Amino acid sequence: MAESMQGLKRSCRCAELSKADIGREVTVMGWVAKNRNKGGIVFVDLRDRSGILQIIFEEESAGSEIFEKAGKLRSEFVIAVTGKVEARSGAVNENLATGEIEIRAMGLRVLSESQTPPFPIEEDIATKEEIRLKYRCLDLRRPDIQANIIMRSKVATLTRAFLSKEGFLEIETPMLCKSTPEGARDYLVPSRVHPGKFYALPQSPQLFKQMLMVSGYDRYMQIARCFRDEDLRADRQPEFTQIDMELSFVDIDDVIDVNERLLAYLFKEILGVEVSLPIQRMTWQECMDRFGSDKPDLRFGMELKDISDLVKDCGFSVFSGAIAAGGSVRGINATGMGEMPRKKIDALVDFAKGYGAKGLAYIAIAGDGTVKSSFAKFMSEEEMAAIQKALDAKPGDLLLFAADRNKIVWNVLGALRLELAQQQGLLDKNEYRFLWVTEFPQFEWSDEEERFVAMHHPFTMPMEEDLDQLESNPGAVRAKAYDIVLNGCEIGGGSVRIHQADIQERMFKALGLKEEETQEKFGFLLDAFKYGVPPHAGLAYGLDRLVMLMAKRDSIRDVIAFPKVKDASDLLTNAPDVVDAKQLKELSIICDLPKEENVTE
RNA sequence: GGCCUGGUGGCUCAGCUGGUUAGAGCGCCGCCCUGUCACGGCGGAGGUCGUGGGUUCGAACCCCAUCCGGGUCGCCA
Repeated sequence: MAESMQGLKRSCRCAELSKADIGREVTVMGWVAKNRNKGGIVFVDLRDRSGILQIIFEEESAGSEIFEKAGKLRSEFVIAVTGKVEARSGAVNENLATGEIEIRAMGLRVLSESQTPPFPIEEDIATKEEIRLKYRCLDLRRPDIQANIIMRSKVATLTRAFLSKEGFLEIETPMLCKSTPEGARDYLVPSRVHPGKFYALPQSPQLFKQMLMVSGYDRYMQIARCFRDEDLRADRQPEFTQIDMELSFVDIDDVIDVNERLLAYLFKEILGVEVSLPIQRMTWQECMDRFGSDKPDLRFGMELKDISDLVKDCGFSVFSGAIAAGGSVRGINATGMGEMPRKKIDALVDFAKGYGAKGLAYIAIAGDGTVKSSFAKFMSEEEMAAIQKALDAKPGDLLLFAADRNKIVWNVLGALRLELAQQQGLLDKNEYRFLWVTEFPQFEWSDEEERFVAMHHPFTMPMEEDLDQLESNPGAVRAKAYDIVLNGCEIGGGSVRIHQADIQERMFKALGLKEEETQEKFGFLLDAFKYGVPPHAGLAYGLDRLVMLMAKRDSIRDVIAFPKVKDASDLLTNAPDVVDAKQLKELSIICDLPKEENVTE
């Protein structure tokens, strides 16, 4: 019995009404959130994206037909109500923005009925994500998810407004691109007109935006969809959105300056949070040494301490051996966790092993000063005392140590530090700690490929001070690259790009790339650079992550309207799916699948 | 690909070392109720315990396989 809305016009959204509107005749439309039928009086909570508004139906004012219809309303029916805004004669509901008023209904139309939804359309439900995603339109109707999606829209709108004012032009770049297999796996798109040839979906607009600089657009921005065919995480989706930008005639400080102001603007406008500028900066090396991570969470301390010098000659071979092999021994002080039971410490050891540690050494100091340690028997009393002093240990503290190659030690302690902070409840989502991480290494050694690979990408400019080591000691060269980190999450990153052909050539050589290879992969960019390339630099944010943190969520799925699940499929539409043999034939594609699971004939 | 974790009425869960007709809360349905807003009262319906094998006199529970989610490591220039 769905009725037409013919002749009705919505006057405003539900929660846009207030005391100031008392006496107005209005028409509101939305979903029935609740029907409280008291017999002789019916209260309906009407919901739309603005919030909830109480409608009151009484036979005397509404007439018997409307009143009877109101009593039969069920959850999620879509209705239109005409009536008068009144002050509530009953108690005010302080939990509702519209708690002082209600609509005395005079007209009611049921625009559409609804089955009972599989889960309640409310905030903070406990329903499994699997079910929420299967019925995503209903999930998206829930007020907390709506708030996230609305916030996301605001972030995008304000970003455009801010950057436009700063002289940025919004320019779209292609979605059908050339595959450049460096880095993440590409999503490939077959070409019908070029049988056997494929486009790739962009992992980022990187090369296009650099070419836009060559073209003289000076300051470019785009809210760009990007695609990476890699495994998902809570903060990673196969398709995601970047706030992407590139600027000409600038150096690091210029990029940082405009971006700091952008972040401060967004946080002020959307959350009312003051970001004090300038944002703290820290070199990559300092981040690793102090926090064991290139995206440190600065909301708490528990910094790493290098005790290699104290233990390099000690009797504990795990320590001395690691140092002799070129590694280090570092520790953290989990303040106040010294009474942790053995079982929980063992769990931490297992946790550490998951990050590549062979083990985890500890000193647990009880409140009364009693010391339990996994390695005290190998040490002199002086050495033990010196170690405790180095970590500023007090009764009640738990000291944890990792000994290995630096990379593993950082990895283990960095992860442990976060785990312990989590256990101690030190991570307050209302606190926002920004950090610029600078001076990343230019190269990273790849054990797999047995060569240096670019840590950022091959067009990243090395620091001028380190240029002379590009050939002699590539591992020591630092890059003009920077990440913006918020609460331990990398929300953006970028770099100054190489614009001098000779440096680019040396860079490729250092990466072990042959000229034919670079010409084949990046020739179009290198050619473009031959016709007058301005010095340029850029940055890209992960919009999803940024909004996730602003919305105080743990997963970007909560700020993406239609996210994919862990295996990159979509529970709502069931994509990806098999396609018609006819479609494959048009594309000259034959599927070579293991066993019988083949496409439909 | 590895490790961890979950799957029991519509939803969230309980269900001990295997033992009668598998329980609860919420929701849903019906009746009653004129100031409710987590409305209330009375009554009721609803489950092949993800799926397929196996062990057993007997399986939600044990074993094997498999499907569907979540976390994480690898991976993500």
